[in-house]
Amino acid sequence: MTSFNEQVYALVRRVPAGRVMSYGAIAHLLGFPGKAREVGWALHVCPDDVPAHRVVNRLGGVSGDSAAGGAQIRRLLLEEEGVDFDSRGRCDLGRYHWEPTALCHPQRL
DNA sequence: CGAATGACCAAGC
DNA sequence: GGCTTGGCCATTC
Repeated sequence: MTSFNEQVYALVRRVPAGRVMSYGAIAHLLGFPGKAREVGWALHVCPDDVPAHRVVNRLGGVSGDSAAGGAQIRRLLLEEEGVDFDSRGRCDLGRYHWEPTALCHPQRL
């Protein structure tokens, strides 16, 4: 049914390991620059096959600790995938922020 | 239907 | 980079 949230999942699913995307970027790429909050909601109810831990806010930090383990687990998963976090729990978006390129070519870290 | 809430973002200080 | 204000929009009460 190609609902907004379906499109979000489709995009997040193709994010390679060790890479992250911001809510706003996802919303913008889908053609809805103002619907960042809905992206957040989509991930809040995300199915198991969606690597929601690869989606962070625009500062590169994981959000929401309400879920079981939530933010902490997601951050650890990213670290396992090779994402380096700083003391404030944020990663370097300039290095890890990914966007759907045709080549899906992994850049040098 | 209206008010409050939220895994957000951009602009201004 | 951090705080405040305004905005966008779906979901919940």
